[in-house]
This record gives sequence, C-alpha cells and structure tokens, in this order.
Amino acid sequence: MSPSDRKVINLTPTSYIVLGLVSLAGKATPYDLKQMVAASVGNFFGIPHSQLYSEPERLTAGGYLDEKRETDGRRRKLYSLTARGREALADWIKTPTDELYELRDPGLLKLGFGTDPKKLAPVQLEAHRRKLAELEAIRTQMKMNDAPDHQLLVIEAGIGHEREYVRFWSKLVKGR
Amino acid sequence: MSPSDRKVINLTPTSYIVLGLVSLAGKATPYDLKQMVAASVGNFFGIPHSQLYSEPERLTAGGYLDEKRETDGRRRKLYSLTARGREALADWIKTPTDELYELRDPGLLKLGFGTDPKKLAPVQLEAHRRKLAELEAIRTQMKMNDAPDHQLLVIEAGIGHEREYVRFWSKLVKGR
DNA sequence: ACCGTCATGTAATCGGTTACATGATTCT
DNA sequence: AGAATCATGTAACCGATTACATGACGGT
Repeated sequence: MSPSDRKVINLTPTSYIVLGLVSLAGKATPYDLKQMVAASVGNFFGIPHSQLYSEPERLTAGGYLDEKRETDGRRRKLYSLTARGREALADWIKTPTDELYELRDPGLLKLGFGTDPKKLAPVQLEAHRRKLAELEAIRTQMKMNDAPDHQLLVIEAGIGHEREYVRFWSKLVKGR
Repeated sequence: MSPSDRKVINLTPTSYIVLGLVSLAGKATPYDLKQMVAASVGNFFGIPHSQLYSEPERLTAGGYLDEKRETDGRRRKLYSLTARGREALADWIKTPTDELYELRDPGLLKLGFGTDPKKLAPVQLEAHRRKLAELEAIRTQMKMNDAPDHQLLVIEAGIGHEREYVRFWSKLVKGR
C-alpha cells in the first residue's frame, strides 16, 4: 500500500492497546491479541474478540500495522508494527496524561437509584471478592515469571481498588 | 402512539440513567438531564449532551417515555415516564447484579505499556487530588441538603477510590 | 471417526461521539 | 446594543457490540 492511499483514521484507546500488544509480541494474530488482552487489560474491561479482528484492519488501513497472511492451510493474518505505528505508539506512551478514568459500575448505579442495599451488597461483595482473588493470583504468577515492574504495578492498582470495593460493600452488608 | 408501532429498543446503562433521572425529576428537559448528570453520574463518566437529546427520543420510540413539547416560544421537549418506563426502571433497580465495573484508565494503560512513571505520576497525582477535593465538596453539599443516604454512598465510594489512586500515584512519585 | 473445544473470521446494526448550528438570556 | 454564556437541537459518521458461521485440532 502506498502512503497516498493510506486512510486517515482515529486512534482510540483500543487502537493503542492493539499497537502496544503487537509491539510486545513482535508479530501477532488476532487470536494472540485475544489471549494477551485476557491476561492484561481484559481484567479491567472487555474487548470483544471481533474487535481484535476489525481494529487491526483499521490500523492497517491507516498505515500503522502491516498485515501478512500465512500461506499454509490456516492462512491466519499476522500483524506487525510499521515504522509509523511504532512512532505513534512511542509518542503516545511518552506523553503523560492528566485524563482520569471512566468508571461504569452497574452496582453503584443501582445503589444511587435506590435499590435495596441489603439485597445488592452481598452479591456485589461476593463478585468483588472473587475478582480480588483472581488479581492476586495473577500477581503471584507475574512475580514468578519476573514480569516487568510496570505491569505488576497495574495489577496492584487493580488489587487496591478491589480491596476498596470489598471494604465498601462489606459495610453495606452489615447494614452500616 | 399506539402500542403496535412501538419500536423494540435495547435498554443500555445510559437508558436507565435517563429513566432514573426523569423519574427523580418527574418531568425533565434534556437540559435538566444534563444538569442532573453533571451532579451525579457525570462525576464518574461523561455523557455528551447530544445523547441526552437522542436517548430520550429512543426511549420515547420504545414507549418508555412520554414526550411533550411546550407551546410557548422555546418549545422545549419535556419528558416523563410512561407506565411501561416506570415498570422497566423498577425492575432494573430491584434486580441485584453481580456484574462488575468497566474501568478505562488512560494513566494505568500508559503505565502498563512502560511509560516513565517519574513523568506520569505527578500529573496523575495532581489530577486525582483535584478530583478527590471535588467529590469531598459534593459530599459536604449533599449532607447540608439532606440528600438521601444511597446517593451519599455513591459519592463516598468515589471518594474511596480517589484516595486509593492518590496513595498509588504518591508511591510512584516518590520513586517507590 | 467423531465430538467438543479452540480458533478464525464476516455482516449487520446501533449506540455514542464529534461537529455543526442557532436561539434565548444575562451582563456590562 | 453588543458580547458572552447558557440552552437547545440536528446530522453524519464510526467504533463497538451482537449475531452468525465455519475451519482446525486434540482427545477418546
């Protein structure tokens, strides 16, 4: 593809996730991405697998990724970074942001609209406890594998939040 | 509109926010909704004002809201709940959910992809401190206005999370 | 050889975002 | 009266979700 028919596309958070993961892997198929997402960002929000097929296509159209199809039976699509993609990713990574999170929490939403906390709190507490345990298991795993420090930190941030949630819903279970 | 040409629509979290706020207000214009959002859910995630025009239309088409236009000069649209809307909202509120949050945090994302924490942490810390102060101000305000307990709780959950963030980024500022 | 699960993809739709535009108040 | 801000809306586009579908592989 010549630079002239490169389509102008928008880079969304999802785009950077894909670029970042491809960068970590060197080359990746959508399925590889799916696995990597499940082990990392997927812990905090879901990306449907179909988007891990469409987003790389978009990024390829924009000139950020390079797509190669295998020639063997499965003919999977293999993506890797172009120079442009590498640069865009590096720029994004190195620019600090003061943007805050977006938190969509159906439990808190229902609470705010007046659901009975006695009914809701136990269910949420249980779910958050499970999630907390999951994250702690991941942390243990990462430590064993000598995962880089910054990745560990992200999981630890998640653990901190889950602890906070557990405290919060525990209070409500007890009737505050 | 007769029930037969009621369009089948999906109720998303946004739908319930609109239904819930209309319920609290009795009647509301999109602009009223905008104000209410800013004072509540808006603290945790943004809803563009245009959606507070389109979503009520969708809900009206689905038979959940009733739309009346003022006859005076401004001819604003006034929405109120239909029986169907009231029922859908009540059902949603009273059904506990074990669904967890979705957290989109650009700061954590960059951290995970290896940004320099020394650069990022101060910026994030500052932003979270400001947000924390905001939420605390809202809490004070709500207490003075005798806001219902459950609404206070939501803000307090937010405060808990902001404190956690402040702890987290503080550690990183200090170089951990 | 068959069956279940893992893996790989496409199509259609729709909610949500961005951009554009203008009318009504309020303040100086 | 003019400027600035508040308020109100529409239109176009696109990223994201849902649903549909099939191919490959591993175990029994």
